[in-house]
Amino acid sequence: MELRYSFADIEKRCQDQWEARGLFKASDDSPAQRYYVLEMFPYPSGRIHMGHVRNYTIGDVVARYKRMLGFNVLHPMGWDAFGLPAENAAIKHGTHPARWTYENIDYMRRQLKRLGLSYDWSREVATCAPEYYRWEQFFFLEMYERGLVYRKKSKVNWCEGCQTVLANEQVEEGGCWRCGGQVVERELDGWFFKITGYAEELLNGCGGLPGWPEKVLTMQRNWIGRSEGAEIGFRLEDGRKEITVFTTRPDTLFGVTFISISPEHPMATELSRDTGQCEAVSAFIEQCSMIPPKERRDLKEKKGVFTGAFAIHPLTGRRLPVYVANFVLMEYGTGAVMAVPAHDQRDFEFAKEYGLPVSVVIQPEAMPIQPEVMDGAWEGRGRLVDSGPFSGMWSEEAKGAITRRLEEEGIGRRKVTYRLRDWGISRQRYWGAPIPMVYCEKCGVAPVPKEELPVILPCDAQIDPQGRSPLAGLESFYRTVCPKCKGEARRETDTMDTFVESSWYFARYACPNEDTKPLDRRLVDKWLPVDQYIGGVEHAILHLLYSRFFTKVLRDIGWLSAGEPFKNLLTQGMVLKEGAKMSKSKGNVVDPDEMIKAYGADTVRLFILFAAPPEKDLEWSDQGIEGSYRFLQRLWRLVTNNIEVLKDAKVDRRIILASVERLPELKVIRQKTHQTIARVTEDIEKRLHFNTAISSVMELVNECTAYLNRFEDPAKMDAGVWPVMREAVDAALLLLSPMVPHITDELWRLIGHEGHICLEPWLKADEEAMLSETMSIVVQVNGRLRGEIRVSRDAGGKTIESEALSDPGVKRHTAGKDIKKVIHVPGRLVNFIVA
RNA sequence: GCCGGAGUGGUGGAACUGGUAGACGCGCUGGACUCAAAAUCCAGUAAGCCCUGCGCUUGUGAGAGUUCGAUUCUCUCCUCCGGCACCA
Repeated sequence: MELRYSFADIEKRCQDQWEARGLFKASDDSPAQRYYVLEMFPYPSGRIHMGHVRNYTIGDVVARYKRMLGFNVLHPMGWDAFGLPAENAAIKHGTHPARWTYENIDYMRRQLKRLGLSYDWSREVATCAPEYYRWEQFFFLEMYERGLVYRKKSKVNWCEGCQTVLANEQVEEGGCWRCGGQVVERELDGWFFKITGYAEELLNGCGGLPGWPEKVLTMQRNWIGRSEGAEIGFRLEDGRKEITVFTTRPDTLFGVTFISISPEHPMATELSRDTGQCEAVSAFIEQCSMIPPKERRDLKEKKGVFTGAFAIHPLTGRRLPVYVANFVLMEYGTGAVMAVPAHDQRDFEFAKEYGLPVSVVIQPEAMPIQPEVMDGAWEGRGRLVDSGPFSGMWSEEAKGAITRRLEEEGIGRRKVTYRLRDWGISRQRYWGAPIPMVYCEKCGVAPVPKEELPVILPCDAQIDPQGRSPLAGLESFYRTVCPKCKGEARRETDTMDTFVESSWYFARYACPNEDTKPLDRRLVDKWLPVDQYIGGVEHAILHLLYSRFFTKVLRDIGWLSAGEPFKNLLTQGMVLKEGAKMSKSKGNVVDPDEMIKAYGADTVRLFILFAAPPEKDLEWSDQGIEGSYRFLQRLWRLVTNNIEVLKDAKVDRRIILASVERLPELKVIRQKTHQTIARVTEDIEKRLHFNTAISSVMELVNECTAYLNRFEDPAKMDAGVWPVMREAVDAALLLLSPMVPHITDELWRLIGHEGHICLEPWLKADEEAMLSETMSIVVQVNGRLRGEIRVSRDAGGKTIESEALSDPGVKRHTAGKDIKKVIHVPGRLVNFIVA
């Protein structure tokens, strides 16, 4: 009787049993070594997409594999549930964001369960739940107490589409990271996290993350953008004030011929007062401010205007005209630079444009440069000239020497500057965690007392179709009393950036139900850091940098010990269709539900793991998934067509060894079995390359099938076949079980085992079984392949070489020629060099 | 411009520290089974060459180099992808 592979029934049954038996619960007390595998939790947008399927399947294989190795595995899932799409849906469909979000969560949770993912669902968190964001508000207050949160009015990135502020990290190519909409500048009050206070540690920490892709580390390093240099004060001619500049090239100090300041520099207008340049300066500043930030970045032309003021060179006393220049950024350094046209390309271009002097102070070793014939700045190293007492020094050496001199004279100091800026977290939106602050006329800004947390996000707010913050207009929310004077006060109506929630959720999974404090340190320290984190590379800076920052803050406050949240990071590639990212507008979306319905979750998982290594982009292929389905059916038939004999076969080492002695073909199969165990283990353990792991199991299954197909009548087969086959099949099932958990679970039972395959220990290859008596040696003549010989494993060099020489192909090419040299790589090849 | 990563058959992708290039899958071709088809099974499948055979030549983006031997190491260049970009 044929047993059909009815994946739908099998998968449903397995999933129900796993859940009923609580197989994937992580134990807080188990003495077994712990392993924490985590995938980036999804935003509950409505449905799971193929990117999620890929992400979560990869994580699931790791989780299941580690469990079989005996680890106590934590593999949780949750929802990044605050965010703008919920509000947009509310406007469009009239459903409340909360309802929309929770309905999506319910739907997506069912989708994930249908994939057979081995999560500990008892630890599920949703960040929009007060039980979660309450502790986020708590952290906010603790950070406030420590000066890590502050409020300031500043120029911010305002997204017209989302009607809210964005952090610097959230602006991509001048547009919004989420909606791609235009980003404009606005002057706004907002709360900031002092991430710059951790710049140095975040940067240094990159060196201690060998388990992260180099690419991500480089991106973070670039984003933090550390530069070492000096701050130098240039006194103005009239002696009243000073302009402070930042430079990374104090060695070029003697080559300064003018000073450039940003149009936004507070002294810009002031300097031009009473100089006759006042109007020109104001006009220029006005002109610069008109250009939107998006266009400003493309503008390469250097423009500026003389302020009429002069500064005095601190060491030479030279008069230096002060210019307002469009390329000087107020946000970086001090907003003012000392211009050294000979040794800075931008200053060079500016100097040429406005006829300012170029004075060379660094001479490159190769050929001397002269200002008159230069067509660009010399930015390399060299020897100092015309630099007073420092002349003759190497530029590298002069950096320190000149800085020390400035420090002695009290004119300047060593200074490290970062590109990284503080993280603005205020969002003028409804669907987010309220910022627990109160404004009082009398007392000013006051934190909400911790005992009063959470500040609940009210559910009766009216969502404004214009996209304005509903909380600002909701009196029942914002009217409150001042915690200090008990007088009338107003609540903060901005909510927190949703990246705040995702910056610590991985810690909350350790103690998701803790309701007296944010984290249970004992449990958090048991589980953190995450051993393997998996997600898209699009968060290389955003989420991953914020999480690292938060971890360090929580460590310093005393909530956990880990210095870094994620020990190993895998950034998985995208799922493409026809070479492009799947999107509704392109109409190339493949729906996971449909695929599961048509082929089953195992086939979908198998294809997605097989089609490409995880870090590379994956091209979806309808024929490819057919191929995966065919393989599973072949596996199914291999077991079910021989079910009775396989069931009766004993996997007994002595019986197997006896069979193998008698039938050499079986020895090959047994050898293959153990080679496959070794190969799969290595592929998963060392590189998480499931594609090659799967292909080697395919080879094993193919070999078994091919062997059995050779017999027309199975009854005629030697009984010794079955123990060896049984060993091979058991191995194939065990090795595949983390990847295709349902079919292997079913076959495991059918073949006569008790219990679930995922509870079985991982296999260890038998080294001895992997060896064969003979080995094949490739023979080359002059580096070209001319033959192949089989020799006994313990054959000596002489025997192999004479054997190789007698190979007909080799003979043909060596006949009548002198052998000049023999290269013999033991176990691999022999190469004869002939004249 | 700077910093990463990648270029391998018709196609997705293999090749561990330099040692048989193209594993495995898809597609395609032929055959078996079938009245026929699907499914399945078997065989073949880098290109070119006299296909006379298990024969020869070329071939991992292009060009050079190191080596007995290079997809792998070095240099130059080209293309694509990603990141940063007037950061002083």
